[in-house]
Amino acid sequence: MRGLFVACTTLPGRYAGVVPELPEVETTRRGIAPHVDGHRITHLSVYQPRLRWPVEAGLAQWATGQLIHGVARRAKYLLLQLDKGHLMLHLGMSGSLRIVPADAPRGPHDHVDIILDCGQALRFNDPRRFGSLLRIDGDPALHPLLRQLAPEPLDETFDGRWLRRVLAGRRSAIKVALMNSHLVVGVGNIYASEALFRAGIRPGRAAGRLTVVECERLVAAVKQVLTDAIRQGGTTLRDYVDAEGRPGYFSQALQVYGRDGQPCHHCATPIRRRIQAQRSTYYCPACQH
DNA sequence: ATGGGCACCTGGCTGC
DNA sequence: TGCAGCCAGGTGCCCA
Repeated sequence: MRGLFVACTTLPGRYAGVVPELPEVETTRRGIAPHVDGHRITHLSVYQPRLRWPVEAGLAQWATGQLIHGVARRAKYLLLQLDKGHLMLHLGMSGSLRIVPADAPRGPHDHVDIILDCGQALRFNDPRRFGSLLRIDGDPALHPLLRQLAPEPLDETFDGRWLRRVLAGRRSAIKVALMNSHLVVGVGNIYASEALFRAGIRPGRAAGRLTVVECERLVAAVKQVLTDAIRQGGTTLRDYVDAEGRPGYFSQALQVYGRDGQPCHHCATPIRRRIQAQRSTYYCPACQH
């Protein structure tokens, strides 16, 4: 039996690669949860410990024998709730998780297998190894990587008022601020451009000079972009396959990302590309002010 | 406190 | 055809 692909997004052409943003991580969470909830970890195999941070030597022994009580998500981190703590997993820029038979042959870049008592394994693949696997002993919310994060973007506490307050006095470009996890969580490079387009705001505007109304529009756009992407199973730019094997189609909803030189879907003005904080930004010079 | 830049890594593409 | 070089991306960390 072929592995059950839970999440894998691939960008077209020169953007080939896997880019899990919040919708992809949430899609992964929903995909794996039914397969791991209530199962016991019989073994954890680390084939490549050199991820973003080295996988702790004692992790396998610690995890073995523990029951998985649930899968949560905070920002782009996945949290497997175990008896004695949590396993925190980040997909980085190219990571994916699959449910496979425990004895399925390993391919390149399969770095970790979490083997379950049902004979299946949760398999972590990550060509670029920007992902991570960490153990958390206490309250995950107090973990150094999580405690400074902004509210979840789909929570009610993330609203125009919050955004306006945290942006006050900031001189950095709004697009750069949007990708700062202390201010807004879950918006990566693709959705930052998309949200700003939907809100009609130029990516180069000073973050602290956005009006209340603009902050409200931007928050609404962030929520809409993320919600749409989750509904459609994550962005797929070529061969995303969800747990049921259906392709996802969010790429067709991308308005500006990767479209430099092509006509804006609204006004036909050519989409522009610029670099901000060493990252590509796409925008419509006519629709965004 | 804030912001800019770098590092980590690989596969795919470009251009010689 | 082969190969060197560039580029994409998330995000923690260092330094100004």
